[in-house]
Amino acid sequence: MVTRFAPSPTGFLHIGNARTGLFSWLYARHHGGKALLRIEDTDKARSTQEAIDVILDGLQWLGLDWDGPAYFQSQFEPRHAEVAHQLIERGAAYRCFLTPEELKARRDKAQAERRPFRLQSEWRDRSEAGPDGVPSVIRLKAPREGETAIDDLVQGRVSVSNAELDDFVLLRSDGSPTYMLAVVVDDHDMAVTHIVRGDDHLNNAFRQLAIVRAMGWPEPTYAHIPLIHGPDGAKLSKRHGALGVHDYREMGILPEALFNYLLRLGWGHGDDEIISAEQAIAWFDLDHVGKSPSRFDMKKLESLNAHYIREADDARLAKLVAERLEISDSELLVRAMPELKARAHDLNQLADGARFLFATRPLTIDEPAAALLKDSRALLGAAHAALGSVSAWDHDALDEAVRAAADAAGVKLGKLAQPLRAALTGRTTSPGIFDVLVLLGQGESLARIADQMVEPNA
RNA sequence: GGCCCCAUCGUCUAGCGGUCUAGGACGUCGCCCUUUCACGGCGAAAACACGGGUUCGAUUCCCGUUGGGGUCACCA
Repeated sequence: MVTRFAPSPTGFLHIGNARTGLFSWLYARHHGGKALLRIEDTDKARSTQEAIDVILDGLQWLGLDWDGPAYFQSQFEPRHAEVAHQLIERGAAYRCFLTPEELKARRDKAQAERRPFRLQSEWRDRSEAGPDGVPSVIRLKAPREGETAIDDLVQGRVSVSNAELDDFVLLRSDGSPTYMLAVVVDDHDMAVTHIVRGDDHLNNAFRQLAIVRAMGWPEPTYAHIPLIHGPDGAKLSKRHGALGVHDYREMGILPEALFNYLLRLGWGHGDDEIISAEQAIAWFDLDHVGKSPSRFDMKKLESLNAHYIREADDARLAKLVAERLEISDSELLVRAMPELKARAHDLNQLADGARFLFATRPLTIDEPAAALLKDSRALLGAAHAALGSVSAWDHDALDEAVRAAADAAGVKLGKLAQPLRAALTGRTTSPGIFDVLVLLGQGESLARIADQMVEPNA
């Protein structure tokens, strides 16, 4: 059993394609088959090395590995042309000398008469050679009678009348193969048995099958996965915002969160929501993939991401946060992580929450924090005095000392904790106040408090 | 428009003729916890698109309607 994922290098790895790749990969892994990767780089203008690297990088980040090296479709062009000529020899294809202008005229005419356009090339059944010096394409002699059916692993049995199929181009007038020919030849040569791809290719399957049959090759099994839609139900596109796997990476999404989210989008396994890669391989099969397109929900991705951040190793998170903060990895960051990570839905929020640890005095105080500080300078003085005499700078001792200070001042703990938080972090939200004090240390804590005990710009 | 496909809470889904007064998750709304924000706990509102069949019995099977999507290149 062999599957293949065949993205084209468009400059980014589309989230929908990534999911298709994931399904293709999982299907192979679940059944103990081979998962191959083929880059469809026949569009030379777009297929830069950089664009290819983006795809490779995105897949690797998601944790998808492939059996054998990546194939590049462009390498097989001579073979594609060879098959096109074999098709002519077999009487299954023909040279067509219709010019693009003639084609367009016919199409326009059909459109004007409001009837469907189906090419009937007069060259299909001519045996004589065409005119000299006129460029020609090679077209497939598509079947015209009967119907073609495929038993799709996701869509079920789908059939179409052969009258709907046209004599599409296999080889362009410049000798280059079309996508329709290239995929079929490559899939055959790579011995692909299961083609898992987006259902925007469903209609192509009938045409491709015609080539397979004309060559007498074994027929592959198809599985057409529904596309991902935006929140409004339309095909996911630029106006919906982030499209590429890299965009989500930059937003601070963990790869395992995206993996889990994409897996559950269009597929389910009972009531299971949190699914590891190992479990996915054990459970995944195509028969539970839904037939209808599913909408992308950022909120659910975020919630999954928050879960995986909480599960993640502190040292790993510290490293990722340090990168985002452009500081060097530190022991302090690792120590702060248990408190920090419970509050973040993505890596950027996590980094933002860690900022106060590395801020230099005097701190920048945000507006709500400043408002809080305004009427609490006396209280801060009391806290400073109490904290100054604490000898064991740990969570429990601090808890005791701050509560005692609040009691002595005749206020509730919150009344004192909030100004303290503002002074220590410059914000009104942060980890627990005692944890903040511990992380900052006695010297830095006292200094930050003292900074706020006097009116600013006095 | 032709052809093809699809249709369970707002969203992702479970359900594969009776177990459904339809389950879970995200989101939403309450309450609890609480020094803030989160986390966590408890609870609530929220769906089988509609109309015909088939059947003793339909969310589950069939047909139609409506709605949605995909595709119609010498792009991939």
